[in-house]
Amino acid sequence: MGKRKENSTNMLNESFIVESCDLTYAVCKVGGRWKLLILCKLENGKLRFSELRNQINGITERMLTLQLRELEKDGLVKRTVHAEVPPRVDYELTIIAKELIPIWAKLSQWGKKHKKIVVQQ
Amino acid sequence: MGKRKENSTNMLNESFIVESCDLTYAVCKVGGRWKLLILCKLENGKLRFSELRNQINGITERMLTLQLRELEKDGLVKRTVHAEVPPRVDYELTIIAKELIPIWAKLSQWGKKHKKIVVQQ
DNA sequence: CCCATTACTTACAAATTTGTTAGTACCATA
DNA sequence: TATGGTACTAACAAATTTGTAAGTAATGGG
Repeated sequence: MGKRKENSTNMLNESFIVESCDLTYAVCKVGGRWKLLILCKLENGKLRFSELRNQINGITERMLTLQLRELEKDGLVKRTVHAEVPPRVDYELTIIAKELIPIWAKLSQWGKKHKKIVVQQ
Repeated sequence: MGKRKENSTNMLNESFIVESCDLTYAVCKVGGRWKLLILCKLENGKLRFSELRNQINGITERMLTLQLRELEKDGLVKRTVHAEVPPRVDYELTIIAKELIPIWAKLSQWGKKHKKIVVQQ
């Protein structure tokens, strides 16, 4: 989110892992604090910046911008700027992001179940 | 991994998100740098500490210990200590972790495909 | 007694992510 | 001319994760 060092061990490890494990790669793409929440909000269609901000409790404009920029760079979200004043920008899922939706559903089910089990202890 | 502050905004945001979004909750459980790699290695059965260390390129004993401890606490991995000297400890997936395997397969497919598409650009 | 082996732990430092606060440009409207 | 709304950006600080280096306990074998 800030720039990363080019050759830190941290960075090299991540690169290596992500190269060699498609699963880790996939999870990293949605690994930011707010990313999945954003993507879920977009499941039902386009939303503009302010709509996302208002629907996501606690997110700052800075974090929303940062997370959206990464999602855009990674091809999960499409950003459209309308030439108006005041500005209007909206965001929507790309095709490849939509392919994740059924997987999210399963993961979400698992999460719900797991949460119950672990909390019991 | 170190202790977290009790009432940082950071912490409170995470708690809130994880409470309200089962999907984010699920992804957080495997969100550590090395966790998915560890879990993948365990897919085929038990491994001992040193086997994991040797199979995972670049991981330190400290990180392996930390990640295993969290996985154990979160009920994804079962740890068994054998009363021997030198010590022998092995790790295996729990039932609930095994339920994730088919989902991992899908996600991994998606990752592989996505990696190609994004790298092309 | 000394060494080797295994699975760790501890103290510290570096890197990275997240949050805080205060701006910016644009133009229509009052 | 002053104000307002929208979608940001910049500089900085705090929190968190990850990595480094050096230990530790227990016991069997030499």
